[in-house]
Amino acid sequence: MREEREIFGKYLSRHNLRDTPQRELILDTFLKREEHVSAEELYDIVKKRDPSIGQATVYRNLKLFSEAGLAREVDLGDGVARYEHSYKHPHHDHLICRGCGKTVEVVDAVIEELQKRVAEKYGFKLTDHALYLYGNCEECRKKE
Amino acid sequence: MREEREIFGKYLSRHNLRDTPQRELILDTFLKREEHVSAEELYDIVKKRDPSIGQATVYRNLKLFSEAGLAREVDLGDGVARYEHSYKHPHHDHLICRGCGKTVEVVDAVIEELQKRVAEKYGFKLTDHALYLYGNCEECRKKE
DNA sequence: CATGAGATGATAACGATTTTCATTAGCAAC
DNA sequence: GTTGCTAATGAAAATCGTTATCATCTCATG
Ligand SMILES: [Mn+2]
Ligand SMILES: [Mn+2]
Ligand SMILES: [Zn+2]
Ligand SMILES: [Zn+2]
Repeated sequence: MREEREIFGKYLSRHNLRDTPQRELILDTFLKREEHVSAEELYDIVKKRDPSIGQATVYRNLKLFSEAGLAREVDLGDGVARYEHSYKHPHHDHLICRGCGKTVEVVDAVIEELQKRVAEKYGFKLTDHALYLYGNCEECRKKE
Repeated sequence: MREEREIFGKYLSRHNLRDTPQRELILDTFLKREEHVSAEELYDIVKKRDPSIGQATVYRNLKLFSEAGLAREVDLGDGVARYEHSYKHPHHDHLICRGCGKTVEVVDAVIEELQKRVAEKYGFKLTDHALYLYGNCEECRKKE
């Protein structure tokens, strides 16, 4: 978290952006959360510490964190953008339970490699991808 | 297209739904299009034939086609739901050019199999998945 | 045809996100 | 410190795709 703050500080000065107490509060709150978090969820948490904060500020800053390489947007397909830590959290895909919504982060080196191959086959140079695996987790299956 | 209409007819009577000229027009127009189409795009086309049609009707019927197994929703991640033919168009993934938006439909049996394995590793029973490969197509790369 | 439930079209409502705009406040230079 | 420039903020309005509402219409069946 020290490192992230440092990176953010450098990003701010390099881009002529300003350090504000709102930014610091939102960043700290974001970094403390390990789960994927939406702007509104983060807003609700942040509001407890500073009730005067506006939700537009939370939206704005989450976007900023992404540009600074500290956050990454995750689209779980429910129409709400979530964010996860990006610094020292390398790429991974998501396994999501249709029953309870639980998500597991997964990576499979072979899948990653094969994706590149498929893209090449069609003359594409792969830049990134989104893979979401949907299913039912063990607990949810037991309930039936 | 004959087959699809038949399937749809059966679906309607089996569910006590009615056959209307709007439904027929929207279905025919959808079936004629080979590309992924959004509700609004389809609405614009359909409107030319029947300017009195309402866009809610297009939204409603695309949903209905999906339930009847004739359409499938595709989420390319830009906040607009698109639909593609589902009947005799088995599952596939999408390769999308970041430059020009061109999409290619792809399937890789090994990737499909490995996805199941990954899910199992975490106790999940895979039901479906969404894989979008983003990159730059040959033409777009040449332009630089 | 009469009747009843489904379908339609116009419009309002929705929810997540973005924009606008007046006001506030970093911060670098004096 | 004070000034001045400009970024940042908060509140509210606007956006945009989609869904809900509701009065009216019309399909299907007897
Ligand atoms: Mn994750
Ligand atoms: Mn497709
Ligand atoms: Zn579950
Ligand atoms: Zn291209």
